Amino acid sequence: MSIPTYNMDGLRLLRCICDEMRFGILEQLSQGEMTVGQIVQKIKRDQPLVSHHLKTLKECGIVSSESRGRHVVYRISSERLSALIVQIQEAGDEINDICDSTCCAK
Amino acid sequence: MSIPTYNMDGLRLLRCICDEMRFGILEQLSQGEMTVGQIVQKIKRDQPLVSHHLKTLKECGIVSSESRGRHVVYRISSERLSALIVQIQEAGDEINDICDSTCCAK
DNA sequence: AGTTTATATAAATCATCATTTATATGACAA
DNA sequence: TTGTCATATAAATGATGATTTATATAAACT
Repeated sequence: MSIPTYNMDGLRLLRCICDEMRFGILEQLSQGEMTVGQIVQKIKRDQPLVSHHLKTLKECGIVSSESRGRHVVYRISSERLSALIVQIQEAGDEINDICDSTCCAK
Repeated sequence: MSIPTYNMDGLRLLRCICDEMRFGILEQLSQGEMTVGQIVQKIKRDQPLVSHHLKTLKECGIVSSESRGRHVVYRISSERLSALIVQIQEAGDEINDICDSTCCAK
């Protein structure tokens, strides 16, 4: 495996957020901080799995957390990242429009 | 290929670009259109593999292509997408800074 | 037509990583 | 201190998807 010639940071960020659950979690958190329990309720997945993905997001520096009693509150660690989630959603929508009208109709 | 080609949303866009080669290709293309051969030279990977990933990007509507003689030129299909690649890089850099100083030192 | 160049495709293998299941930790309250 | 609630971790399984290898097409020459 050779040393890549492109920006490794962008790719690392992508790898971390390009998962269904993690992106779903970030969509929730882009609207404000939440406890683990609230996230579990909202996205209706098993708690251990949610915690597992939160750990991954945290290790990547994408979210940060804070203990409040027995609860743990998670939030996206910067405004830029929060905005990026929305920008990705918007870009997805735009592709949808492009594809409806022209190129990539199956 | 199991990356969906229709009903695009943020997650599907991510799935398509969160690959080392595909993100590398997009970084190249964010600076202007290129032929397959030029991309192969630049990123130093096998041609069939590059073509394979270009096909995936095209099916997702992220790039478009045009034949010119025996060459095929690829480009990113919208300004917004091109900008998004850069925004992802920048967000990655920012995380790097955050992590250097605080949380996620490995 | 046959040859070279540029690109695409397909099948098989291999690697990665999400999920499940089970259990552990840590905080608060009775 | 014991019980319960909230969250975390770890091992095993399973699914997905990237890469390799080999071959196919298509265009522009001779």
